[in-house]
Amino acid sequence: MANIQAIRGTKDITPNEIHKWHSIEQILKKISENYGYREIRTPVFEKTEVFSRGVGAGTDIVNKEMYTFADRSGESLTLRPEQTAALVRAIIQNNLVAENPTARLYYIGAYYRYERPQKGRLREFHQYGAECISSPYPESDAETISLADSIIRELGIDEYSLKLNSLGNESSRKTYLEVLIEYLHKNINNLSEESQSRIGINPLRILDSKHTLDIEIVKNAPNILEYLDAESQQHFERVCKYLEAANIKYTITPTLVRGLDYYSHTVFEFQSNYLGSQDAFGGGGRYNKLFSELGAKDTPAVGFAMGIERILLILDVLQKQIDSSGNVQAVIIPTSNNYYEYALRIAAKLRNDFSISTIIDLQRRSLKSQMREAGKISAKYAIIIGDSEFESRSITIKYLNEDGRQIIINEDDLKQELF
RNA sequence: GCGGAAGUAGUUCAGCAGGUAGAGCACCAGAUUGUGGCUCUGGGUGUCGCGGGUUCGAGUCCCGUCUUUCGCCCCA
Repeated sequence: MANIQAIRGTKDITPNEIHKWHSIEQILKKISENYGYREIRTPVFEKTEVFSRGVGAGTDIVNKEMYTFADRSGESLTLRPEQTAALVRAIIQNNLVAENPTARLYYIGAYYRYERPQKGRLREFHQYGAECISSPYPESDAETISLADSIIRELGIDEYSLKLNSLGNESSRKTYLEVLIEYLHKNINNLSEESQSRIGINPLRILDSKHTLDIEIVKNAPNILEYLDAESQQHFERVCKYLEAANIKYTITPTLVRGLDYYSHTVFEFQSNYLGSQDAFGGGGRYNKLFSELGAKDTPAVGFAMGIERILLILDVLQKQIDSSGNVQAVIIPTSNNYYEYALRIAAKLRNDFSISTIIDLQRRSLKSQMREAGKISAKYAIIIGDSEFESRSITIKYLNEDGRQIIINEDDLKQELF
């Protein structure tokens, strides 16, 4: 019988790697708060309609990637495949834009998509994201991109590209779609099979295809940026200006479209060469229609998300060493099983009175082995309890540095200064 | 969901004309009975992913399955 394994596409985060997560989370929290963003947490599951209406019924995420199930009452629930739609639901429900017109929010959590796993693509994965709610102005687009950029730099990722595009507002996108569809129909015989069938469903996505046939056709396809109306164009120009002012490099990429229906105006993606096929480690854009899609009054918003596992992959390639020093300071070493009672009392004293993280060997090993262990985990002190110490109610403190100095001290004379 | 590759010790990997497994690192124990890091000695810690088939005999060949991985799709 084989051992039980974790679900396909899921991973354990073991104590050996948890420090990487901690330090990333710390950076995310710090930079977010520097920008005035506050954390929000929502449930991992929602009514299915939050996502089917929010993310969009025509998207792959909704059509083939959601973990959807009926609960015992028969209600259709879904494990969140992304945060934005659920976050908007929470904002509406808690009326978070009532107190202050601008809500700046960030989140870190686990998300679920039923996809074929690959490097950097898991069924349970973790995202950080930030959303700026209630400003229709390009300043807020620039603010969120700038926040993302600050985080990436703080993480130590200096080699990446930021792709930027505008999908325009509803009316300019509609105009463009008509022109695009006409063009694609004209060249339908030269498109890949997949793209041929996609014309009617989601023609914008063809622009993003990696198929060689499609790439040829897309080269000469009408450029979405040329179809922006005055309002959309002005918005996009301002965003670009602000980014330049913030010294953030970007590449305008008219073929950048995103797989979620709720985007309009600005869309962007952060890409790295170190990720192989899954080269985007962050992305987002403006979603002015999402609130009304979920039944609230129109509220403009912009935001982005980053994949934490993908960031870890990049940091691994860059060999960014994240400090992993263990936190055990003292190892108590009794040389006889009879001294454990005394040893435990000393341990309690160290932990409670002096706040020193302390362990006692639980394998009843030899003094030599226990000393080895203490050295291996880089403990600062070895507390030895041998025959003479036990009899005189004292302990030997050996300082595990280079000179290895050691002192014998009575239990009652233990002082904070010794550590 | 589609196509290709792989799965051997904690880990990185070797093994193959089919004869029940090996190396480095890690780990454990010891170096004349109370002291870590360096060194030396000793120890293999494994249901060779799982199930079935062929065979006297399978890690090695065949089939299935699970998982990982590369590409597609999609996205973080």
